[in-house]
Amino acid sequence: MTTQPTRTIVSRRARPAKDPLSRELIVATALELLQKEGSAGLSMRKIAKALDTGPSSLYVYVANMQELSSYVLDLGLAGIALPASDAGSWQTRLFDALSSYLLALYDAPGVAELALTTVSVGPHALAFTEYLLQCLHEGGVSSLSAAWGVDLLMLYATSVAFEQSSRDARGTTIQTHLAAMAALDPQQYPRIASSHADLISGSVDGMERFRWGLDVILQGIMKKEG
Amino acid sequence: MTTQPTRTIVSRRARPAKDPLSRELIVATALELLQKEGSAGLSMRKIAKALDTGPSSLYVYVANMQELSSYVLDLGLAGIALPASDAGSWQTRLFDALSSYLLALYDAPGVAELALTTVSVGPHALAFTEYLLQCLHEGGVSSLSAAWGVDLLMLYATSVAFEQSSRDARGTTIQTHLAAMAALDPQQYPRIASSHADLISGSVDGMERFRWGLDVILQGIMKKEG
DNA sequence: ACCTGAACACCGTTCAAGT
DNA sequence: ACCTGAACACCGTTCAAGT
Repeated sequence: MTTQPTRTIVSRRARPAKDPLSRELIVATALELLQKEGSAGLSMRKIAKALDTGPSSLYVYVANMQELSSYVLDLGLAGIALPASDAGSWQTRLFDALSSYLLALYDAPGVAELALTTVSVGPHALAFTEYLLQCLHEGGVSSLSAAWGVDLLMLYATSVAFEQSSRDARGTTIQTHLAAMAALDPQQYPRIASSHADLISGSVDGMERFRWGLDVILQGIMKKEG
Repeated sequence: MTTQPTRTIVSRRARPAKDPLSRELIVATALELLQKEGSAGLSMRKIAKALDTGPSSLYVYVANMQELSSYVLDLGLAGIALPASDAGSWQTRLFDALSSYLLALYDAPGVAELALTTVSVGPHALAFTEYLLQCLHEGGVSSLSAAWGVDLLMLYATSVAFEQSSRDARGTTIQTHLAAMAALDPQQYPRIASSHADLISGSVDGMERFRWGLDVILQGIMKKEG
């Protein structure tokens, strides 16, 4: 009648020694799914299945989907590389930090969408925000302008990443959009028509446009400060 | 055995002479639901129920949820008021048009979220884009810069509206966020701490911040053009 | 041509019950 | 304390069948 030692082993089935649940494990699994399947892969039920349990088990470690999303976003930002404080001018470091953020979002299609609709107060998001604020501070920007400016810079980088990732995910979203633009009556929408022509003819890549936007925002901030 | 004239009347139940389905009716009903219940109200099944039919009936007029969303977004932008071309300088008109856009998004909480993740090529979205491009054109901005600039301006206005509407919808999202910021260690995040202090102390309303962002973008564009 | 019922394959969240 | 089964109230989309 005593419990046999084999019993435990049998109950673990053919899995690689199932780890006990934890918030870290849940969040890491969620990010993996998000990277593999895009935003459609991020669901309580799919995470639970990947961890070989039921969805209700997750609620011990996570209050709801929104809270989980903010944790996943923060983990997705773990890959951001922040330049050392002596790695060039504050402008250069600001640009490099934002480029690294962009890369981190490119890496995981769904994360960009998450970043657009979720705020994280996790360690990686905070460190990134602190870094950008510090750069602007070094540039002599007041702390109120810096706060608003960092918001604007991050929003811009996030949306560039989202646009790119939604192009990849939904196939030819941008293609369809451009086709619709091309089909418009140039009499009715003359400015759209000519802008569209320029967008087509211009041989500009994504990075050039990204740099343009950051420049615009930065120059605008400095102008208002000076 | 002949069909009785009353039969038709009975089948219409206590409804006000049920309109035949059409894309316009579907989209209008969808927008109503979105305005009443927020983004949670926008679902095929809820729209169908509101129209007293089954969800499959909608697919005759609309390919899928994404297409429907883009139509709903465009209808949501119908309320934008574009200033007459003699209503002040191009900067003033640009600002007024964007303010009107902001108001239209405030009006319907869910529409802002839609605008953040959906592109519309409907008449209202096109007219708005054309108007903004025209303003920048009058300001002497090149058509490539104008195209990118309009994107940036609209993105900014949309995100301001989204931030506001998510505050309303999810109750105290921003409150929670600010509380988390206040609880941070000022040693570890000195710039976040001082920015946060300024954000609290400064008596700035939403409109002031909105204007600041538009100014930054516009000044930045002009600087790069000049 | 238009509409419907019924089904398929999903969701987030709760809660009583088990260990 | 942690985990689970089962249920509740939802999703988008398809498709054979009816009118």
